Amino acid sequence: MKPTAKQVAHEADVSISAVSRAFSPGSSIDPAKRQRILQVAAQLGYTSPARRTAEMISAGTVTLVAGDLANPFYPLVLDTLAKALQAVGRQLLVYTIAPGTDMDQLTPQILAARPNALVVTSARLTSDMARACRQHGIRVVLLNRIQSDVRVNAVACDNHAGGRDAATFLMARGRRRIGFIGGILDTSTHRDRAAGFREALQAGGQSLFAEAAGGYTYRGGYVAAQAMLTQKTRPDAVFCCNDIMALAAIDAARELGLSTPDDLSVIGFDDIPMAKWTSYRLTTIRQPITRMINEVVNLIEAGAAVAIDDTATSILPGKLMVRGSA
Amino acid sequence: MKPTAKQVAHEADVSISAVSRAFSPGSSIDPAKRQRILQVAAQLGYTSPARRTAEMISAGTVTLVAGDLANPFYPLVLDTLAKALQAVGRQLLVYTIAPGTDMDQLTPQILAARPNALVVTSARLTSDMARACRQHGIRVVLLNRIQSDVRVNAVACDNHAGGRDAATFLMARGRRRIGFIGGILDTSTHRDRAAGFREALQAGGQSLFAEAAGGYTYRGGYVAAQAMLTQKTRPDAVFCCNDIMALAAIDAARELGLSTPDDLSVIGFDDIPMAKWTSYRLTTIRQPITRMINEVVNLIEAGAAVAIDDTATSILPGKLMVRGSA
DNA sequence: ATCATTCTTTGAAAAGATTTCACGGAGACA
DNA sequence: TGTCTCCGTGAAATCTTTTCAAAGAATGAT
Repeated sequence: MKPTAKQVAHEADVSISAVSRAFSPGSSIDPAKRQRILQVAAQLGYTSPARRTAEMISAGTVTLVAGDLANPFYPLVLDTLAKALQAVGRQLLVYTIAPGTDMDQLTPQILAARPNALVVTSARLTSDMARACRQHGIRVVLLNRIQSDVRVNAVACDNHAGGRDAATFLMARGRRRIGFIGGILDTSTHRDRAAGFREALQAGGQSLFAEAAGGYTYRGGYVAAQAMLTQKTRPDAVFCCNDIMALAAIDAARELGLSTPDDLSVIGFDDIPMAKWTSYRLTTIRQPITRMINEVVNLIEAGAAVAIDDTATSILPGKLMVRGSA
Repeated sequence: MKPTAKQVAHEADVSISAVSRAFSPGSSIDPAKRQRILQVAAQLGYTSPARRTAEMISAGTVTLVAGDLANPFYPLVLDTLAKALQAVGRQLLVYTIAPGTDMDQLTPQILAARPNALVVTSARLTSDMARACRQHGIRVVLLNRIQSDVRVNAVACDNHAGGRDAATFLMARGRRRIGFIGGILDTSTHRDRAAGFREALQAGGQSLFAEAAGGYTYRGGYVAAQAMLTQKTRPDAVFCCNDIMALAAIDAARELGLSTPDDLSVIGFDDIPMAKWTSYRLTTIRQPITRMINEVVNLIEAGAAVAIDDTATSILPGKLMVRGSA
C-alpha cells in the first residue's frame, strides 16, 4: 500500500541503507546518489518517518516576512493576519528585515522551519528564494507588493485606482498645484499609486506640480514636504504615498505656519489609526486590510488543494476616507 | 549507552509495544499505564525518535503572545525581539489576543507548537497556563508586566522610578496642579507608574490634582484629557501612563485652544517613534527596549542550562527624554 | 440473567527504518 | 610504490512502529 524504503531502494537500485541515508542530513552519501534517491522517492511518494513527523509538527505554519514595522500599517496587517490564522488553527512565524534589505540571508532559516506558506510584505522576494520555495512546496503570497520578475501569488490594494481617486478628489476641490510625495521608487506600491495619480491628473488637464520621494518614512516625508513648501511657489495639495508621510507633510506645513486644508490639502494612503487623530484628520485611501488578509488566507488554504505554481493576483479596491485634511 | 525502549519496557514491566504506544498520541493504551511508562522513560532519559525529531524541529522556537499591537510600542518590541532571535538562530511564533482577554483559549494551540519559551507582553498569564508551561518545560518570560500571582520570570522597565521622575520633573518646572491619566487599573505598569508618581508628588508636598483612566488607548486618553481640561479649574500638567494617551492629551488640549507646554505640560511613557514628531515633541520616559529584549533573550538562552522554575525579575531603568511638551 | 457482540487493551511477531560494522577503493603523502 | 586515512557502501544488527490475534471488559438484546 504505502511506499516503503525497500521499494525506493529497489527502484533506484541501491540498498535500503542508502535510502535512509539520503533522507538524514549530514550522513555520508554521494550527493548524486542522494539526488537520484530523492527523486525516485518523490516519484513513488515516499517520505521517511522522521520527515513525516516533521511535516506533522510544522503543518499549518505560515511564515510572515515583514519589512517595515515602523509603518503602523504593517502592525495592523500582522495583527489581522495573526488573528485570521489563529482562527483556522495555524501558526504564524514572523521574521523582520530592515527595509530595503533583501531576504536572501534569511532563506536557510526560513526553509529550515518548513512552513506551509510564506507571506511577504514590504520586502523584496528574490528569484532564488522563490525557486527554493517552489522546490520545497511552500506556497508564497506577496502582500501589497507585486513583482513581475517572479511568478508568485499576490494580494494588493488597487493602488492605481487609489492614486486616480486621490487626484480626482483634489481636482474636484479646485486644487491647481498638486504635488506628489512618493515612497521608494522601485516598489510596486509607489509605481502604481504614482501612475494612477498622474494618469487622472492628465485626464483632468493638469500635470504634476512637484514631486519628491520620501522613502515611506516620517523623516523622509517631512524633509520632502518641507522642501516643496519652501519653494517660491508652493503646491496647494500633496498626495503622499502612505499615511506617515502624509502626517509628516501636515506637520511640516504646520511648522511653516500653513494650515490644512486651507493652504495645503493632504491626502495619504493606508488609513492607519493615527489618520483619525484630531490633530490630523487625514483624508486618505483606506486599504481593505481584512479583505486582503482573507484573500491571503484563502490562497494559503487553497494552496493545499490546487497545484502549487499558479499565479493568482488579487487586487482589492481601496476606499477614499474624507476627513479634514483635504 | 543511550536508553532504549527495551530498557524502559523492562523497567516499567511492560512490553516494548506499550512503550511505543505510550509515546504516540491517540493510540489505545491505559492512561495509567502510559503515565507510568512516561515517568520511567523520563527517569531513564528516554525519548521516542518521533518526539526527538519533533524537538529538533521546534528547537529554538519562541512564542510571543502580544496583547496590544495598536500601541506602537509593541510593534517596536516585536521588531526588536524578532531581530534578536533571528540573530541567535531562533524562530519567533506570534499570537495576538484582544486587549483584556486572557490567553486560556490559546493554550492548546500554543502548547501544540512546543516552543522553547513563551514571552508574554501586555496580556494576562493565567496560572493554568503557567502550570502547563512548567509541565512542558517551557520557559516563560513576562515582558513589561509583573504578576505576583504566578511565579515566572519578568523583565520590565523601572515603572516606579519612571513615575517618580515624571513627578519630580513637573514639580521642578513649577507645576502645581498635576493630573494623571492612567491605563488599565489592574496592570502592573499602571500600578507602578501611578505609585511612583504619587510618591514623588507627596515627597514634594503635593498631591494628585486630578486622575482618570484612559485604558492605554488614544480614544480613552482623549476623553479623559478632555474631561479634565473642561473642569472649572484645570490641571497645568498631566502625566500619562503611555505615549499614545499623552499624544491624545496634547490633541485634546490643542482642540480646546490650549497650548503645550504653556497651558499644559504633558509627559508620556514609552518613547514611541511618534513622540519625536514635530506636532508633538513629547517629553516622555523612554523604555530601554533593546536592553529589555536582550534581557529576555538572555533569560531564554539561560533557560536551557539553569533549572526551570527560578523566578528572575529584571527591572531596567528608563530615561526621561525632555522634548517640548513639558 | 445470559449470551452475543463489540470495543479496548495487550504482548508477540512482523515490518520498516536507522545505525553500526566491516570492507573496498580513492586520494594524500612519504 | 606503499601505506595511511577517509569516504562511500551494503549487509547485518538494532531499534521502533505497526499489525495481528487473543483476552477481557463493557454493552445490549432477548
